[in-house]
Amino acid sequence: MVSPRLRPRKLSEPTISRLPVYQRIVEGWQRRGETSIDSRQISELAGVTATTVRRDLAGLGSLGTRGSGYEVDLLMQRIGEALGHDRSYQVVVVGLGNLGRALVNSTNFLIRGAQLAALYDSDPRVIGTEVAGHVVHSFDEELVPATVAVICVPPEAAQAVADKLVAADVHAILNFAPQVLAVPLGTAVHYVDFSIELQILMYHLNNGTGPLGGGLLHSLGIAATTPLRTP
Amino acid sequence: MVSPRLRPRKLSEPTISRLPVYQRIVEGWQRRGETSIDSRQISELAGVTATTVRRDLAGLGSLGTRGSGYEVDLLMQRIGEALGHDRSYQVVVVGLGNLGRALVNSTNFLIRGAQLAALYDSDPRVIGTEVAGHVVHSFDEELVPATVAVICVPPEAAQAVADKLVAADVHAILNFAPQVLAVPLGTAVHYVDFSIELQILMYHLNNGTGPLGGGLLHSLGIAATTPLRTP
DNA sequence: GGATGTGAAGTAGTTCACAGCC
DNA sequence: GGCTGTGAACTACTTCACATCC
Repeated sequence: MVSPRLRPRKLSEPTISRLPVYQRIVEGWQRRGETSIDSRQISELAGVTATTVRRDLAGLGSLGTRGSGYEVDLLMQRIGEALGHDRSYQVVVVGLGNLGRALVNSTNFLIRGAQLAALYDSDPRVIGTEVAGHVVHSFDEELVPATVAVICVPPEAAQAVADKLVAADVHAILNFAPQVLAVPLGTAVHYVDFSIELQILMYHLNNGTGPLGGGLLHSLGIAATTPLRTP
Repeated sequence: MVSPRLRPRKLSEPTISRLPVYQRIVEGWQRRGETSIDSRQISELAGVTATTVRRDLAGLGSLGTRGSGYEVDLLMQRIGEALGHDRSYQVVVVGLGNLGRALVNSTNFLIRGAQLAALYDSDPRVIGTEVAGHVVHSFDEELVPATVAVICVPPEAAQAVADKLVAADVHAILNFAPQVLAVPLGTAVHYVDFSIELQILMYHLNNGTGPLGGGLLHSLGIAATTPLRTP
């Protein structure tokens, strides 16, 4: 049972995955000093139809102005709220090889509200060094409390890492290791797999026609988890 | 005569994005010496229903055996064929910061058929060094012919890189820079955005109910990887 | 005029239920 | 018995078309 939060009525999965894209577009507009944007402009940059943009945004409440579009500042704020950027999250990263470093150093990875709580690795040569201003701790230490953990270790180590995270009461995991994780009910795992995008791209190359006509953008993600019932 | 059977009929977008997941699962089974697998087993690991797995696989032709499931070797081969792993691709990577290095060093990024044709960077300190056994060239040089280009440069440099790639007749781009690219019709761009998965995960955390019931696996997008450690 | 927001229609994808084969 | 493959039912998402409001 969830406490009835007023604002966002349930958004569809495709909508949720498009909101971050819209937000990035609007952010760019904002940085260039634009004060408003309309659904067609967003749609062209996002590679979706204008109707889809309007429907997605309508789900956040009535925030457009008929005749003139959406106010950039308001849009940024509302999308941020819908995505939960107004809350704060403690993020831990496990594994600081190239990928972990790339993520931690990326200006783009940590959205507003997300704070790096700790970095962990198991390589003695890495432990104790600083990455992006944070000292890397041994994964053998007791873990700090965290909202989300990001796993960037080799696949054969991923399950053990997940087990320890679950034991430390982490309920959301973003897994970059190409390894299926077994976790108890109540823990959300999202998988990120670089090679999948490459494979999809190649499928379309081979099969000529595809959803790549040439639009501007195409992002994807998606996929839902099985709604398992509790025994 | 034997029917050529090369043309799997058009697969749906969701199916295409699930095939690489199935393949990874089956590969694991294969490595453990299993000889067959059934749709329920795949479905539990992939976090989808068994019916969905059967429908997806049925699209590749009739390759299961009623009563006993799918033969692991055959399944690997057919999924690989459907995804075009039996062809060969020349891949170039532009930008060898942490992310570019992570990709190139990953055992998992380059699927069968994909060959690293060249690495490019614009940093004089990086040009001439070796990464994963390949010398890094200056992006000012003439580009080698390539099927796919992977962009791992900072967002402000991404458009210029894309322009040069397009001029060099590259028609498929995998863009890791958080930057919308303008490309001519006929060029496919796929975007990979780390922060999007994180944001989706957080949305579900905030909104209690979501597709994170907890099951085994799920959600996919992109990426993956691993082994790290620069020499 | 010009854009949003939304019922209604259309399309794509998933799940059910079972026939067919091992 | 068990498990695949698939028509039929269902659900979700997208697109159309237009009433609505600035």
